[in-house]
Amino acid sequence: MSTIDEVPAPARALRKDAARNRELLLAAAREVFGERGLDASLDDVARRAGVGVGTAYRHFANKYELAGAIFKQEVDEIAAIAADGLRHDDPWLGLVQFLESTLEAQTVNRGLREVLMGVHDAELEAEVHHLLAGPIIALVERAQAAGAVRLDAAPTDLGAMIMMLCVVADVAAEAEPRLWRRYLPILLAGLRPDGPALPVPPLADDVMRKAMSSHKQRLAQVTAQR
Amino acid sequence: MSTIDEVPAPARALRKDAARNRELLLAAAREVFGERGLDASLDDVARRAGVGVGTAYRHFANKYELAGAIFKQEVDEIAAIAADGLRHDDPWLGLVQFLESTLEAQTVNRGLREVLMGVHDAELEAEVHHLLAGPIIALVERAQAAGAVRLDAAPTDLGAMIMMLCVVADVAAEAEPRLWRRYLPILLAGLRPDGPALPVPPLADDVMRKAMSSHKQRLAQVTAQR
Amino acid sequence: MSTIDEVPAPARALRKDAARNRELLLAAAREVFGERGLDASLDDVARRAGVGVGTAYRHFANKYELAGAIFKQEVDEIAAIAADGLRHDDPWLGLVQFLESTLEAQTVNRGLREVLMGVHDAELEAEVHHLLAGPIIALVERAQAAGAVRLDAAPTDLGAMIMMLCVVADVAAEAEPRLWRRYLPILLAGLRPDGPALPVPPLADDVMRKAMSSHKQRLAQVTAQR
Amino acid sequence: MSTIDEVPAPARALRKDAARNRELLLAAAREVFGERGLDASLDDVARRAGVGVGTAYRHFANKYELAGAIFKQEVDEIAAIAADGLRHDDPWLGLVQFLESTLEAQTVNRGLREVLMGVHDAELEAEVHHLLAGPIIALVERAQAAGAVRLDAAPTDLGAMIMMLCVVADVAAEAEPRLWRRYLPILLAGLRPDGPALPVPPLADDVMRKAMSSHKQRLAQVTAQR
DNA sequence: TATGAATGAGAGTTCATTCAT
DNA sequence: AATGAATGAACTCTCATTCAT
Repeated sequence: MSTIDEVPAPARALRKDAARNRELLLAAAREVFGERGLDASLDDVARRAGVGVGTAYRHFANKYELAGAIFKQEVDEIAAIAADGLRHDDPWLGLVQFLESTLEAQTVNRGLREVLMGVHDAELEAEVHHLLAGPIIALVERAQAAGAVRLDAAPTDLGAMIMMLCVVADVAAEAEPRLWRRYLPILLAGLRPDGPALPVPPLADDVMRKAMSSHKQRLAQVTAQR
Repeated sequence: MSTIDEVPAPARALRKDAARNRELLLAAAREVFGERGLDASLDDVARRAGVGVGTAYRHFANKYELAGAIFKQEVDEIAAIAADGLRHDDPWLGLVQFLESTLEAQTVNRGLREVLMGVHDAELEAEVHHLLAGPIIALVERAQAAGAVRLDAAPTDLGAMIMMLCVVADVAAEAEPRLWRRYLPILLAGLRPDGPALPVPPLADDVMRKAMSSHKQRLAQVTAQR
Repeated sequence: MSTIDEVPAPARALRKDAARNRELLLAAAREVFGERGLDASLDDVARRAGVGVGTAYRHFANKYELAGAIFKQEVDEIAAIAADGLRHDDPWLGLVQFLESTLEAQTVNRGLREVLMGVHDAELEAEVHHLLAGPIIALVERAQAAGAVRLDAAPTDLGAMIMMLCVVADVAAEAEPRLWRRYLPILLAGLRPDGPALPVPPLADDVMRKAMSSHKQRLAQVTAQR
Repeated sequence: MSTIDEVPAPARALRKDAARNRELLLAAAREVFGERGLDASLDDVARRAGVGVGTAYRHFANKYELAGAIFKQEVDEIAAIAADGLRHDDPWLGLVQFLESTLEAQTVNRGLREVLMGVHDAELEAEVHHLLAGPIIALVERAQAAGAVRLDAAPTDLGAMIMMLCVVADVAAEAEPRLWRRYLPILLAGLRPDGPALPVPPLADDVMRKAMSSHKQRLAQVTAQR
C-alpha cells in the first residue's frame, strides 16, 4: 500500500512510553482535579503522575486542554448511553433507561457528573452539546410521538432534569450516592402527559447551551479555594 | 451616646467610622465577589470600598471570613421568609410560599443563590443549617399534619428541592431567570400525598448538612477559570 | 488654599520608605542589568536591592518598564548637556563641547552608553528622540549658519558619529576608556566644510529613529546569554 | 570510496547522511538565529532543519557551539577578502578595497556583521582574531611602507573603523544599507598621512582582542527583547 | 485606627539538555 | 546514528497576608 509515502503515518501514533505517560497524566489529572479542583496546579498533577511538568506540557498545550481531554472521555460515554436508549423497543422506557444509566454512570464518575452539571468551559461545553443534543432530542421526540411524554416538554427539559439530579447526586455523593433515585420518579411523573401545568416555557436548545456555558463562570465566583 | 470613645466600653461597640468601613467593605465584597467570584483579590474589594487592604484585615480575619459575612446576611433573609411561611393560614400554601419566596429572592441575589446551592465552606454551612433547619422542619411537619404533604417526605427533601431549583435558576440566570418556575410545580406535585413512589429514603438532617459542606469542596474541582 | 480638596495631593507623593525602595530598585537594576543584561531576572534585581520581587512589581508594571525607567534618567543627562552646548559663544565649539561632554558622560555611565548606541526598545527610543532631536538639530544648524559645518551635513550625522564613538568607547571601556578621543578628531574633520565628499545622503530624522529602534531587536539575536 | 562505512576510519569521516544533517543544521541555524536571534530555541532550529533535537546535540555540544560554527564560516570569508587586498598593486587601494569588500559583505549577512561588531563569546572572538589579525596588520604596514597611511596609525585602528562602520550599517540595515558608505570617506581621510592629530594612542593588538571579547558581555546588558 | 507598601510562596509556562527507544 | 520524549530549573507575574508608617 504505502509504496509512495516515506513517512508512514500522517497522524503519528504515540510512542509506547509517550502513550503510557499520557495515560498516567490523564489518570492523575482525574484524581487531582477530582480532589482539589481545577485550581490544583499542574505541578501537582505531574507529580501524582510521576512525570515532570514539562512532560505534561508536551502532551497538553495548557492546563485547560488537559482538563478538557478528561471530560471529553466522560461525555463520550454518555453519548453511547443515549444511543442505547434510542434502540430500546419502548420509547418511554428507552428515555427512562437513558436517564438512569446516565445518572448511574456519573455516580461513580465525578468528572462525568461535573460535565453534566454544566460546570465547564465554553469549548468543552460546545463539544458536549454537539455530542449530546442530537440523541437527546431524538429520545424526547420519539417518546412524544408515542404519546409517552407531554407535548409541551422540550429536550432541554431533559437536560435540566439531568442537571438537577446530578446536583443531588453530587451533594450526596458520599453520604448516599443513590439519593438521586429518590427524586427521579418525581421528575419523571412531571414529564408525563398528565403532569402538572408548567407556567414557563422551556429554554430553546441553543439558549440552554449558552446558559450552561456561562454557568461555570458564575460558579467560579463562589467556589472557595483553600 | 458613646461620645467619648476613649472610654473602653466592656463590649466595645465599633467606632462610628469603623462601623462605616465595615459596611463599605461588605457592600464592596458583595459587588466584587458577585461579579468576579471569590477569585477576585482582596485588593480589588478594598479598592472598591475605598479603604486600604489593611482595613479589610482589621475587620475580617481573612478573605473567606469576609465572604462568609456576606452570605450570612443572605441567609438571614431566607430565615425570615420561612418564618413568614409558618404564619400562613394554609400550611401547604405556607410551604409553597416559602419555596417561591426563597427562589424569588435568590433570583436577584447571586450570593444567596450560592449559599442555597450549598457551595460554601464548612463553617458557613453550619451556620446556614442552624438558621434554616428549624423553620424548614416546622414547615414540613405542619403541612404533613394537615395532610397536605405525603408522610414519607422529609424536611431534607425541601432542601434538596431548593437546591435543584437553584441550580436551574443559576444556570438560566441570564437567559431566563424565571425558568425555575417551570420545574417547581413538578417537584411540588411529587411532594403531595399521591405523588409517585420514592425508592430511596431521604437523607437525615445532619447527614444532609455534612453532604452540603463537602459539596463545595467537590465543586471547586470543576470550576474552570478563564 | 485646599479648603475644598479633602484629598491633599492628586499626584500622590511617594511615602518615604516606598521612595527609598524605588531608588534601591533602580540602583540594583542598573547594576544587575549592567552586569548580566536584560536577561537577568527580576528576582535577581530585587535580591540585589534587598527587597522582595513583589515590591519590584508594585513600582514597575514589568521588567521592561523598570529597564525603561533607568535609561530615561541617562537621557535626561544628555539633553541637559546639549542645552549647554547651545549656550556656547562659538557654535562650532558648542557642538564639539556637546560631543565631548556626551562621550565623556557615557564613559562613566554604561546605561547612558547603551542608550546612545541605540540599543533599546521602541518606547524608550521614541522618548530619547523626543528629548534629543530638537537640541541636536539646533546645534548642527547653528554651526552650519556660522559656516563651521559643511552644508550637506545633517543632524543625523551627529547621531551616527555619537553612535560610532560610543561603540569604540564601549568596546574599550576597560582597556582604555579614552580611546574614543582618538577617533573624535577624525570624525570632526569630516564634518568641516572642507571634508571629503560623501557618496550617500544622510538619513532623515525619523528614518534614523526607526532604524535605531529596530537595531535593538537585531542585536538581541546575537547576544549570547550564559 | 568509503562504501563500507562500518570500517572505522582513523580520522573518522562523517557518514554521508550525518554530514548532510550537519549542513541542514547549519543552514537552519543561520536562518533561525538570523530571524529571531540566539534566543530562538534549539527545538526551532532542529525543526527547521527537519531533524530531531538530539541530532543537533550529536553534532554540536550545545547551542552556543552551533552558533559559533556558523559565525566561523562568515569570518573565513572575510579573511579571504583580506588576502585579496594584499594582492592589490596599490597598497592604499588594496586596503580601501578590503574595507569596502568587508563592509559590503556584512551588508547582506547579519551573522557576519555581528561578528565584526565584536558581539560574541570569547572563544569565537579568539578565533576571529587568529584569522584576521595577520592579514590586517600586513595590509596596514604595507600601506604605511608605501607612505599611503600615516605612521602613527595602527592595525587596531582598522579594526575600530570596521566596527564603527558596521554599527552604522547594522543600525541602518533596513532603512539604508549603504549608509556606512557615507562615513567611510571620512574615516579614510583620517587615516591619511595628513589626517588630524590623534590625542590618544591606539590599542595594542591583544588589548583590542580582549576588549572586544568582553564587549559582547556588556552588550547583553542592553538588549531589550519584546 | 487606617493605610498601602512589602513580602514571598506559588502559579503557569518555556527550553537547554539528557537519554530511552 | 537519529529521534523526540522527558526532565526540571528558571522566568515572569499575582495575591493573601503582614507590618511600618
